[in-house]
Amino acid sequence: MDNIKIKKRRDGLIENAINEIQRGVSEIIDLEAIQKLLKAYYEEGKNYTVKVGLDPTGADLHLGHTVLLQKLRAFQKHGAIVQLIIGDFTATIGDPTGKSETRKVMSPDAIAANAKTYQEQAFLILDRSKTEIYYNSKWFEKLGAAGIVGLSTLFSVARMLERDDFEKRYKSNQSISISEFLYPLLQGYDSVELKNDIELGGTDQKFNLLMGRHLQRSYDIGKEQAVITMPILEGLDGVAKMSKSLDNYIGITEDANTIYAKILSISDELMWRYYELLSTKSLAEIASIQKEVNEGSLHPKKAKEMLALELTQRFHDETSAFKAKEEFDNVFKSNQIPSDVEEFEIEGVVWICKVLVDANLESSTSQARRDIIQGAVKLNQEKIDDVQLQLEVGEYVIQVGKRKFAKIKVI
RNA sequence: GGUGAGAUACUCAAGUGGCCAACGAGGGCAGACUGUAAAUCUGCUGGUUUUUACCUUCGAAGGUUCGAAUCCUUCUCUCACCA
Repeated sequence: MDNIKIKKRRDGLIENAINEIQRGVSEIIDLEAIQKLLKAYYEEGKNYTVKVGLDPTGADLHLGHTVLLQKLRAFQKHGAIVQLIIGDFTATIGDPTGKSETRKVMSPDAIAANAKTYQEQAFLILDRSKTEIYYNSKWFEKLGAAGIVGLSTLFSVARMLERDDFEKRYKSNQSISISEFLYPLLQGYDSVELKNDIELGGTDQKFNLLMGRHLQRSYDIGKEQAVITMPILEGLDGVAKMSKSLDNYIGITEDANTIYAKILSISDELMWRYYELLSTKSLAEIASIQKEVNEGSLHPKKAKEMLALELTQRFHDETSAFKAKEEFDNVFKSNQIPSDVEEFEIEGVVWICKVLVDANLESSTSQARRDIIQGAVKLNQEKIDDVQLQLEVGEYVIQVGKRKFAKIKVI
């Protein structure tokens, strides 16, 4: 009798875990294998490993990275040990994924520095006690030239060229270096060394992830990793993928006000995407919010506020999230001045355009001049139109556009 | 190794002796409208308090010319065709 109860409870847990794992993923290859791993964990307490390679080319993490990290966190809740690979060796080659041109290589120092900040930030989400960190130079240095040649016999050029980005570049006569062919092989070889059960990555990594599966089979290590791909999160513009270089990102170490404000600036359409991929609300809950918005009983802005509060809270805390909301409402609804405006002291009577540049509100006096002419500059809440204006001794609040402020003290 | 084509601002891309700080598109910034949304419309988009002016910029360095992004020479890099 008791045994049956326990079994039922356990089955529920497993089902739960599987649902949580499947949420928001783009594709799962070998779901069955994952089910078996979860079952083994819940029935026999056996752990399993999930490998993820991190990109040591960019240091600061943004919300796009958290899609992957949150999935890893979910795995950790269900018995997974996460194997974080720092591709210090592979980074010297540069991942060709999605690139339309040959990628430049990185210096070891830069890689080490990036890997360090990456870890610090990743542990804001990941459970450190269930995470192992590996540097792949450890085994590649041992592998040597003979090993790499051996590795490269396991995959054909024709199959390599099946890959989308390679095919495009090949057909349009752009250069592909041999080292770029090596990259997926090396990344896949990490899986041979680690003997991991699952590998996680973005959809753009699918080819590389499958390579790991292929190589585990070729090296006959007794298992083939399951592969899970996660969708790539769009950036603030709603089109391109979130990335620092496109400046359409929300960094997880940014302050509460910034995170909140950035989320509120996304389009309504994009909001649902963020809900799906970033919120921890259940899919049913999200669907009901969406229904209310469609029916008109909930203002889309309210829905966006909820999302912004949730995400701001995740990287800060409840109080600062609500403060950020208050601040935002003050500044943009009631046209008040933000509370944490930067202050500058300037000596002597100065030309307004120079002040704008000195206060980092404008990049050049020419730009400042243009903005004044266009009516984008306010002095103490009053629009100004005189490019030649001189600031006398006193205190001023200057605003450029909607969101750039500074306090100026002329002495 | 041989032959040919090309390198223009954040990106793509016009311009082949003066009318070029350089058409156009995208992006970005700003204004109007809003919910700091989105969409739309409009303006701006090298620098400089001489702002109907001046200075620097069309891969790099030289040269021709009253005058060069545009012509010549050398160099660097990219691509194509042949081997």
